[in-house]
Amino acid sequence: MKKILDLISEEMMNAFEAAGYDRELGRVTVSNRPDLCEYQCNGAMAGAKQYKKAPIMIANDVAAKLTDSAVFQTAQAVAPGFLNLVLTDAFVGDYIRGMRAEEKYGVEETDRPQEIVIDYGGPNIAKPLHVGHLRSAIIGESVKRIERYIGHHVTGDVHLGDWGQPMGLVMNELKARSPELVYFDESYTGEYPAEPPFTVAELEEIYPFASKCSKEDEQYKADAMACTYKLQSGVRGYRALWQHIIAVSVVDLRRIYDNMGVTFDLWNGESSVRDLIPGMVEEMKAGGHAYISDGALVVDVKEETDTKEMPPCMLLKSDGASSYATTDLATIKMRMEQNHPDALIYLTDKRQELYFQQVFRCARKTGLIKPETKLVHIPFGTMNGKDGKPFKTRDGGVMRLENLIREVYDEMLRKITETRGAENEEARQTAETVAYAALKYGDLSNQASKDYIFDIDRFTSSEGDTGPYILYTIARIKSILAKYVQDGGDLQAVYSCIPAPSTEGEKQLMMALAKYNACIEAAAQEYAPHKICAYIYELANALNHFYHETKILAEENAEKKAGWIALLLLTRDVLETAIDLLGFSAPERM
RNA sequence: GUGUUCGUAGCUCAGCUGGAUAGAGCAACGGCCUUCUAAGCCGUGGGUCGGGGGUUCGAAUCCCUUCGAGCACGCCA
Repeated sequence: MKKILDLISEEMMNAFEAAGYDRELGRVTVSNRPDLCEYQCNGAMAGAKQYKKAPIMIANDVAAKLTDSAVFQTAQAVAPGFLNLVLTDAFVGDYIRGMRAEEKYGVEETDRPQEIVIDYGGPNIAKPLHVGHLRSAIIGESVKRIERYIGHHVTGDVHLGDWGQPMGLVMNELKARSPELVYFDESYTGEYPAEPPFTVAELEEIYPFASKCSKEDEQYKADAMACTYKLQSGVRGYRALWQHIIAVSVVDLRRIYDNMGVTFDLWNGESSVRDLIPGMVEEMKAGGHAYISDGALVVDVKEETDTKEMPPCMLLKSDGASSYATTDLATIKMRMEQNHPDALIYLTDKRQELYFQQVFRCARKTGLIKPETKLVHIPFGTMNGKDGKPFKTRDGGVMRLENLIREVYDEMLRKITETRGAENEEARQTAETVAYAALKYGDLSNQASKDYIFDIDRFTSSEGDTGPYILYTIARIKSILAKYVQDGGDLQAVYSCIPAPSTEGEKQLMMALAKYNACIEAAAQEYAPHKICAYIYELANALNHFYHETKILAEENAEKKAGWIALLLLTRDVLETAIDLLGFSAPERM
């Protein structure tokens, strides 16, 4: 279905053409003066020079061609040359009925579906998720859902950190605490136990402890590095123990991500590509791309047009160990072989921008990808506290993600029990649903690339541009629909009987609905979930305004009432679809 | 030092392929519940768009410069 702005522009372009002007001047935009008109066209001013004519004369010529337009109720030429437009009720009603008839409310799926792999989440094995992992998970999840919605085939990969120094640290500490474990007996040749020798809770306590030790004690650090080496070089017991660490850790990670509504198709990690690295490095050497510099094996990624220093991409450190770039490159190689992607998308902190530029250039230069393969880095900013500095706990530590979620949940539950009285199972369920909405909306409503301030009071408030406000709006709609059914109404029967708007509030609501496809397409194009947030906020406002001025269930004219119910149904469907793209859902009742 | 991002109302943020009086929300103040959820709606006040130049009929938006803040700059990931 065409975007409403395109339909309007077409009508305007025809008028420009009919009046003897370049039709390209007829592009229409949403009015920035809602008090004067609904849409506007500034083409007359842009064309003044070209036609050596006063803009107002051009505008008058064009307006004269639109006096009996089916699209414009009024098309008024105003000094110095604006064309102020108001749509006809019939045109708006027709458009909304068209939306209703389509499965995706007017959003057209892409005609060139792509294979996309999206890399987000990035948790580390044996380390608890903390607030730093929040944005990658929720922005990535939303981008994944949006791209899928418009018809791409998207694979989400969590990309575990499961192969680096932290593994060695954990193992070294396990060894220090329980040297008798068979895993450390290198002469042992039997089967290893199926049960892990630790719990998640123990693992999570061990890592920070070991990390601290290694910073204070050189010998400890050396031992840990030796453990890392034994793991990476394939010592049986270390590999078996490592498997346990992963298994225990992944169960826990999966639980938390599941609760958040974040799901991955692949649980690959850095270790998944370990066997690809030597071959890939050899190819890069053979291809003449990799060379030794300062003892390290690097690939130059400078380009003529660079205005800044561009350090080379490092494949092997001077001690021969691979670096993180090597892992990412090998992962690209693996994904190209397994998924044949048209595009690879990465979600990481924006501090890694330069790094990803290097990796992408290296992948391109060494032919790891096809010339037409898109590599996209979506960098995001930091979540800060009210002081504008990276978010910390009260005592200055890094806050665990679960604790953050718990805080939001507690606050939500407090609000719900406050308004409802008793705390019960339904209240807890609702609190959880609303809490995730509050947290995700608070995050996603900001431009991803910018830092933002986490303010629990603001995010959990249902006043203003917040998740709870959106959910409240949906709950209100559902409440009316439920009563309508209770009173004997049939939603199926009224589903698509949407008339032309009869009140201003109704028309405003319809015009807000009509922008849906343009919003989704822009969000998909730009990987910009915040555009969906802005859109549903506008739509929720329009709904609440309409709700307030219209007594729907009390309406005696059955046809009119049915039309309003149909409009509510469509609004609910659009809102619920949109929040699903953002990665959260609405309760039945608030 | 080099590069990069950013600076919009007291606070949190939109707007940035140039267009009319720069928009929201919060906070402040004032209204609206005998009627579908008041977790709502309506209204009032509040801004030299960091400063200065330039391009343009027209600049928050484009260019230059300057001040301020963040971040990144081969062996951490």
